[in-house]
Amino acid sequence: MRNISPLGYALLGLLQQNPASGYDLRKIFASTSMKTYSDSPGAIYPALRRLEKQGLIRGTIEEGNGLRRRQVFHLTAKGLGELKKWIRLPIGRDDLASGLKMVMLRFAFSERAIGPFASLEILKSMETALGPHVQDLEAKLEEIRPVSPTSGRLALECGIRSYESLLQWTGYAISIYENQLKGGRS
Amino acid sequence: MRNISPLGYALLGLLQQNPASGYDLRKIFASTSMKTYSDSPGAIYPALRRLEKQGLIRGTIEEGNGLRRRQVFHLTAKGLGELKKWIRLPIGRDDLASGLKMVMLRFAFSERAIGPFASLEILKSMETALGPHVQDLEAKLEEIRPVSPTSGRLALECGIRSYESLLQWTGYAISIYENQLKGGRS
DNA sequence: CGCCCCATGTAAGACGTTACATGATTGA
DNA sequence: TCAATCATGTAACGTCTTACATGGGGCG
Repeated sequence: MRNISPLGYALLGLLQQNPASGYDLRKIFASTSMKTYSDSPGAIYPALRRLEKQGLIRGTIEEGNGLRRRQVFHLTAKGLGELKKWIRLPIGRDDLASGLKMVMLRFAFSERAIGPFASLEILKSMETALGPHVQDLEAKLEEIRPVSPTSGRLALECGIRSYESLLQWTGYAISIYENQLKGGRS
Repeated sequence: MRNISPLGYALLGLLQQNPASGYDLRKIFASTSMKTYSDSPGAIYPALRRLEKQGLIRGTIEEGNGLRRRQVFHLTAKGLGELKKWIRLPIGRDDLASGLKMVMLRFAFSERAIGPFASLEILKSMETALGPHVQDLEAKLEEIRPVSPTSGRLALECGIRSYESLLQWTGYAISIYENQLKGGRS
């Protein structure tokens, strides 16, 4: 079986939350800050058909409602399995370096798809991966300091700061989940 | 004339700093935190040839040094013009939403390619674009708070925090440039 | 009737990934 | 001589972007 594109995972996650048509999904992408995963029909409809061909989602044509034919997709058991498997992948250094988008997407979907314990797991593995990563970047900063122009150095500092802020966020998010899981519901 | 891919701009920026061969560029990508712009020969060599076909770079074969033939590329005047034009593009909201990578790349190259005033310009336009963007995200947070699971809300909060940290960084970077430009050199 | 929104799609083209191929040189 | 490194490339494949096509329905 072929693998699933980033857009494919975004679609799986959204369909796990609610069955929806291609048009609905497009609107969700366009309205929320998920435009990054493409909001064009030329990407979404083919992606949906790929997922259907892989047996991860199934579309049922909904007609007779007066409107034009509309195909509503929902996750299959296999699709839910793939989604869970993807969410539970361990988080390594490369996941941090290659943009946080996919990691955050996994985290965002984790609670509904698996449960709060899975969300907590993701946060903890992010936290442990972040420390060494920040240290590496700081070493690189010292390395380029003599040879790089100010703007190059500042750009790297910007990256370091953003990972530090991410680290703070993980701490905050972990404490929220631990309170929620230990104590009562909010 | 066709437009230039992200990888193309990364190559132009690196070649403006120093002439280099495809192999050199690959090593730079692999060693620094620029792996995001692909480190595979199947991407770099075709990209270089596209740039050459557009007249933005020119490669000179360097032979007789004992090693195997090596093609060293350098920027043409036209290439430098394109690079400057790209760096000077105004920064809008979409640039922030669609990942900071390209913006930071433009900033990192700005000082060598144009000068510190251009770097300062970029920082200032980032600063003015960031305020409204953060406010938008905060509005969206209030909107989804009742309907979204904790993990979805936290993911959005993470994005907001990262933009806030970016805003702090712009202030810091602006002050550095202003000192450098007003006062003496560091 | 004309226009805009719903809802789905297709076709062409550009780009990157993966994997493989090639050949020359250096060092063990 | 064998392996590793230097240095360049190619071919297949998948995916996204852009732009266009289609047709029903509501509305002025």
